[in-house]
Amino acid sequence: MATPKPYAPFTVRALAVIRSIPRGKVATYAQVAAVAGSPLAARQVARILHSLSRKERLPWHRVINSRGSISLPRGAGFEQQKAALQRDGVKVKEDGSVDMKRRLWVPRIDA
DNA sequence: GCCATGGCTAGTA
DNA sequence: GCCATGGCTAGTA
Repeated sequence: MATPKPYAPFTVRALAVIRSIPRGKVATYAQVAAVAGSPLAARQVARILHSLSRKERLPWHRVINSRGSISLPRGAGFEQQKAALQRDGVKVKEDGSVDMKRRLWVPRIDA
């Protein structure tokens, strides 16, 4: 309990990216991976969300798949994610999809 | 529906 | 090994 092992670089960057998704917007796993510097590491983002969401208090519900819908299975997080998104003001259809035209996060590219 | 892809946590010994 | 992905093809209608 003395030395919490520091997260690896990609993990640190991904955490920052996830935290920067604004309320009312959603991002895809691939998008988070790309902004964090590894465009092909979408799967790793899933891993990070799976294992670190609780501990790091992440806005995990704002990350969805590239088809524009919730990836978690019904009965295994789907409902929670849907509810959390709705609390953000995001409408989620019965099939778990959201209006990407309106809701997809467009990251700021500053300097 | 298949399969290539990437970076590494959590939990135990 | 694990993972809450992604994207592309074959094979149908």
